[in-house]
Amino acid sequence: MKTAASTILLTQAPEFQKALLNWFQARARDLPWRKTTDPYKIWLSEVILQQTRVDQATPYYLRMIERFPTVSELAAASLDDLLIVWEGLGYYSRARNLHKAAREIVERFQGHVPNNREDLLGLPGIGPYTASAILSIAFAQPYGVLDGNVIRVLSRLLEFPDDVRKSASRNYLQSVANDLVAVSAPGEFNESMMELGATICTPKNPQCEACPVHSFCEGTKNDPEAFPRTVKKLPIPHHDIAVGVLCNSQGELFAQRRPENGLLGGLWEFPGGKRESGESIEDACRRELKEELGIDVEVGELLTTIPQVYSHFKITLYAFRCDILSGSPESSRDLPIAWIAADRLEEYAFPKANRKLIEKLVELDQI
DNA sequence: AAACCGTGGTG
DNA sequence: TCACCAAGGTT
Repeated sequence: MKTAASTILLTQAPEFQKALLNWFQARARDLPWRKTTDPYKIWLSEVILQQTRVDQATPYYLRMIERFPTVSELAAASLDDLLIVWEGLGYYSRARNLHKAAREIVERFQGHVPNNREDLLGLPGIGPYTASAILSIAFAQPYGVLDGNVIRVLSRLLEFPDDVRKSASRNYLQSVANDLVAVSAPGEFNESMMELGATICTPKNPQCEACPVHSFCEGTKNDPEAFPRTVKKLPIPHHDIAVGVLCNSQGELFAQRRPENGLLGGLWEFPGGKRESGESIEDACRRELKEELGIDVEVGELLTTIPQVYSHFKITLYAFRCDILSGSPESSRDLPIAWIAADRLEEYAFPKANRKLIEKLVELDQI
């Protein structure tokens, strides 16, 4: 069931596609993944670009294709090798799924990225967007992509009235994207829709006067920022996190590896945990190190505090230098642990807040 | 369906 | 400062 607005747009699809593609061919940014049609590199770029800006993604993409030029080389690497390259990019499940998928592709598809939707969707980390992006860009198949850019572009073109976060809205806009994609150049069309959203049809202050398809968008050019419509999100909770910095007689720092699933999965970190209500931050530090590692510690100097925002909560990290009073640290959850020399800390993947702590320790001449 | 999952840029 | 959000996927 199409709205009147989408019917009008689809009726003009050939003209719309031509205007957009002409603009794209003249104005497209020169991005590294646009220099290849290797399905592996297209896949890699799309995974890196999930919820990630081009400027942040680019150096990671270049490092990844240099370090892992083929599916086979990615599959042969260890997860820790991959996480070292991925460190700082966030959403670490992408790295874990990429790694799993590479091994599946080697085993089941002889190292070739699948060229059909069913097989692609069966691989971890590949959802509707990424499958359509790979199929259209690497294999010239006419699937429309629906990312944040396309949602914004289409919702403005159509004056789409509903909350675009609802699944019914997504389904509808996806069907419009599929109907609108240029069959003769599906990959280029999809890239041009996203390019338009990223450079012209931006969330704030869109450049409507420079838009190649503004004549198809008569209704929203006066108030484009009213779209896409969304409900307000609730403020996210805050937690205080106590962290213990343990240093042994050889100057090595104690760290442990997080479980492979969940938040920051597979990364290394300094021990500690959440302060409970009514508890002091020093008490939290003592309690967490006792619970996690079975040691009694004296909580010493507060070395630094580090704020960090995650996707659905925020923290303030309080790092204390600690001395062991009794016991020897062993993981109560059977996680890998290590005493790491200062000059080998870069061989382990740490979350951003922990990496900031390491930099602070260097600054304070503590390591 | 809605919560979970990082980090950094932007206004 | 702070809300928003970026080439989304999984559970």
